[in-house]
Amino acid sequence: MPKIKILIADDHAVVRDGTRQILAQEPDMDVVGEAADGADAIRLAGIVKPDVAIIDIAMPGVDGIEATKQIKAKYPAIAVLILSAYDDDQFVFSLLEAGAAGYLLKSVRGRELVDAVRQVYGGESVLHPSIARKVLNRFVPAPGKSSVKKPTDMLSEREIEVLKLATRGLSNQDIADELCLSLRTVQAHLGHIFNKLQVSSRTEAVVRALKEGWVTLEDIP
Amino acid sequence: MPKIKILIADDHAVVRDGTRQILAQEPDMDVVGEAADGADAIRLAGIVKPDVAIIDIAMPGVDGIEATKQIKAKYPAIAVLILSAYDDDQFVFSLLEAGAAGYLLKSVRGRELVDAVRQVYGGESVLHPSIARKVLNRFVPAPGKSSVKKPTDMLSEREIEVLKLATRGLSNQDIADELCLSLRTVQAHLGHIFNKLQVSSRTEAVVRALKEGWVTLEDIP
DNA sequence: GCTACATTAAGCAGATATACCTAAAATCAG
DNA sequence: CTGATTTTAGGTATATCTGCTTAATGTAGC
Repeated sequence: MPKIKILIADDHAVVRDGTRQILAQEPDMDVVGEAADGADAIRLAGIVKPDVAIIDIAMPGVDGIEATKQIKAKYPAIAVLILSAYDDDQFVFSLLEAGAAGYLLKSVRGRELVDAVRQVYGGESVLHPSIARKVLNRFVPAPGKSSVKKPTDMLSEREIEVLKLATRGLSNQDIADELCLSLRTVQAHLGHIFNKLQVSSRTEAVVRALKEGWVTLEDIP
Repeated sequence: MPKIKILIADDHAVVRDGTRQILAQEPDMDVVGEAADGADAIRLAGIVKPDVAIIDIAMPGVDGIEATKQIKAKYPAIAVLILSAYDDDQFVFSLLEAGAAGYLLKSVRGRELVDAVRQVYGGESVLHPSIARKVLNRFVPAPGKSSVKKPTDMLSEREIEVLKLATRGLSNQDIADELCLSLRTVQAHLGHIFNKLQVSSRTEAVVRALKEGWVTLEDIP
């Protein structure tokens, strides 16, 4: 069975050593490279072809975010596991957008790190609990509000249908054809939608629908 | 020290028993209620006031998704931890939107479940690795494509400005005023945008801009 | 039964947007 | 310098959308 090849990128030598120490005790893991900065990490990634790259955010020169982007761009097969001291939102989302498969804080114990490496090697993703919380918060539209705005509280079923089609770029006539309605009916529905949403154009309504999550960008071809 | 009060909701009694068994071994946890369906879970949540509700998706009558929504709506302080056999996208995102703080698959071992309960009790979030992967995939805009389409490859700076304002729901005249341009110029820019993007309406262009990430929903007031 | 709302549809006026055309000044690469 | 692109803008015409109003039907709640 081939071992999991691992690249460690961290500007502190002692952290690299410690990490290597932990991983070395696993029979199925092999640290094939160490980098002290982002540029080195990118270069080494191309040479040693690791399966998993464990990358720190704070590194001199090219930082972990940029390194992750470039590694994922050039070698998409490499799974990037972020191991950082920071859980600032800015870093978190930049990293996830850059294509990181995992994000752990340095408070993890060795066992968890080892597990995480196996997870990302297997194509899964790992998020540290406090990171997961941040990510999940992106899914709750109105956290403070006691009543979560649901489209059904504002719009009727039919209106939502119309709005969905509008969001896909259809004209009123197209929507009418699609739903087997009169053009005037579609216009009426949209008029009601505008009033209920307190907007004055189809574009505003569409953006609203997306922003509130009534329609997902994934739904749109 | 007060124990963590836990409510278990699952339609299979044996699963409830097993879960209770695992949690009972923890000195700081107390199973204060069991529900066999969603309606019961919602009702009990109001009576026993648990700190954490462990909820299964597949339940007769009111399912786990609806139960989660209602529990979070009525008692936001209760942390909902989903423990399910399914990892279908549909369920996952519905649950997360409903306000679940954690999502584990039934393949977890007892230790992990116990840890997860403590995490969500502490206000953190826990995602099973395969769930985390799905969630993270929402953050990578163009997964397959090697070259991420940048707006600058397609659209000029000015065109992007116009498109951004259009995305915020402004009319052509509004955009013209905002950028101190003639209405005709804005029309011209939009015409060029439509041609370049191969679309035929402002709405399509706007959705495209959002889908490609040229404009973020967060940018929009 | 009455009230409220959803769904359907229409008339009419006016606002907006889009298509297709030309064109001048500015900028930039070859 | 020359050609391409960008940015600006206008002409003309049509298409589409939006506002305001009315109204018939059906359904749900009091």
